[in-house]
Amino acid sequence: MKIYNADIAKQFNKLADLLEIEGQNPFRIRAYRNAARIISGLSENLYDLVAQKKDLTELPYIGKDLAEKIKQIVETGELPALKEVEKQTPAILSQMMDLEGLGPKRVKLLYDKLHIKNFNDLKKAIEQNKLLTIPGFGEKIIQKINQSIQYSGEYAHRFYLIEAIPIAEQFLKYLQKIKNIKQVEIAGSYRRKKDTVGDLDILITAKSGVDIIKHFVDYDEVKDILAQGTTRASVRLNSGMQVDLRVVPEISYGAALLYFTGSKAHNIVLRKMAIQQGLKINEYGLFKGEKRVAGKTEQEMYKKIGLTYIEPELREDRGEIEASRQNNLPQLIKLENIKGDLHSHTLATDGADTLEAMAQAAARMGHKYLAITDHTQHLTVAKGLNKKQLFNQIKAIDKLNEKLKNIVILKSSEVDILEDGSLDLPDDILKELDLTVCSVHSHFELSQIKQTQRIIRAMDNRYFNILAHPTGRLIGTRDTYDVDLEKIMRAAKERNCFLEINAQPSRLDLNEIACKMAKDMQLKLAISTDSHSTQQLNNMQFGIYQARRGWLSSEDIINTRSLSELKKLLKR
DNA sequence: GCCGTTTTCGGCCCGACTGTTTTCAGTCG
Repeated sequence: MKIYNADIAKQFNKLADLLEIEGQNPFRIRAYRNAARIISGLSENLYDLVAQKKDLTELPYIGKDLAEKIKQIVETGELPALKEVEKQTPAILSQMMDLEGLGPKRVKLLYDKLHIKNFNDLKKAIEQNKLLTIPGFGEKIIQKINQSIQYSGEYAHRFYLIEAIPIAEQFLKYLQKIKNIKQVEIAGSYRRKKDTVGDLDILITAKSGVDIIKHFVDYDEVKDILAQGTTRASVRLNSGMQVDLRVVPEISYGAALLYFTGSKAHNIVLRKMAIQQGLKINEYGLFKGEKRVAGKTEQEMYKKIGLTYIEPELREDRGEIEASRQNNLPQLIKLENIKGDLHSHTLATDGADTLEAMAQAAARMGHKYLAITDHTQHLTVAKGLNKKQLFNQIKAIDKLNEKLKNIVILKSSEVDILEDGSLDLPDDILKELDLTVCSVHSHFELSQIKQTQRIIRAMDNRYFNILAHPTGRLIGTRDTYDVDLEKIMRAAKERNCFLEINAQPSRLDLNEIACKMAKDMQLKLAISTDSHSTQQLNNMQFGIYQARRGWLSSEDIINTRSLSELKKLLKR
């Protein structure tokens, strides 16, 4: 059985939870969590690294002991240390730590005193008023826990970034009406442009927080107030979104923005760096003893500890701090670098708009080219074009191109990759196209070896250009299919093919880690919207965010090129 | 359990809010 990095990270996190419940050394617990975080952000599979006998202690936060434990998991699928701990402390207890108000100490108390192991036990005990007998459990905490059990069913999900944006902007508009506030900003993973957002972190600068907090919790959409103090507050909205507010003085704006934007891992490294220099970072500034030496802007915070400014999308402790120290950060791609879109559909297949409507909409966005990539015949999930129908579309595009002034429609197709790796259209029609976008829509269940071979075999076709949504993930609903991405990337580079960053907010496939892996291999990518309507052409922005999180620059992306340069790149 | 530009031992990020306390532990971000 092949073990994935995510499985290894999960085992370490679980071990950390259980050790925490047992009250073990907090620093040892942190070591496991650090390792889990690093592992889930790796671009290479630990499974492969172990097979190649690589020295795992070269990875940050992985020492001799953890390297050995990783090896155990890879080779046996199990972590003996975890099994050992589970004898004393059942693994299921870790799920109770997900509840609001329940940390390791209270979980342990519940288990020791009442043998409560899971949500069901907990619900029963609350109904029977048993919790009040435990020291430290009062009415309010019990109510909070009870509510959290309800929420865990209703709201146990993160929001796609595209869902979070309107919620955030509406709230922002409301907050901006407050008198005497200087700045309002949304920080957190929203500002780092993660593909999903768990909650919103809002930062406001003002002299005093009390009135602002009052206004904040009075918002129409607030369903519950979770916490309310003089400088911070926390609410749950009707949409299920949790929103945290923090009010700081203007002089601390940069420090607070840095602190509130995170990621937590990034902040911890910055704070350690400060300590080494005899300084201290908190959300109010950078301090030398009692004296504030920076705090008003993020730029000065970074500068004072010897770093160049780091864009929010990069703040994940994945090498950005070292790169900043060496003044070696990439110049990240921007939306305005994009010259065209290489993946879109019309109502000839499963799109909503006509060829011409799509073209006009793309032209209005400033695109110089748009590839129409309607599906092919064997696709079962949507109707597709056969050879003759595609031929007719080609003629229609030629005719339309004569009429269009500001944009060129590229003749293309989203060609289905069949189970054996052959393409769903014959070469004599593929050669009439400007480019092809090829993708897997079936047989997701193939073994890694077969799936990888299937895709590489498809790339062997000289008319293959771009592999669309390369891993097939649907965020929160479907995992990637089992594929050796590194091998595919290498094969693509050898054959002068490209991979896509699919900008659909529910796909964002490749993810940021794969993007960075491609960059490290010097494999170029396309950022494409896979639009099924004119409206969706605007989703390009989400692909850009993802690319930025993957350290990509304009030169790493093929559709930042002019049409003539693009055509040269596509030749194989 | 990891790590090292004072270190191979002795550190390990920092502050706010809540509730149950009677001066603070637990939780959270």
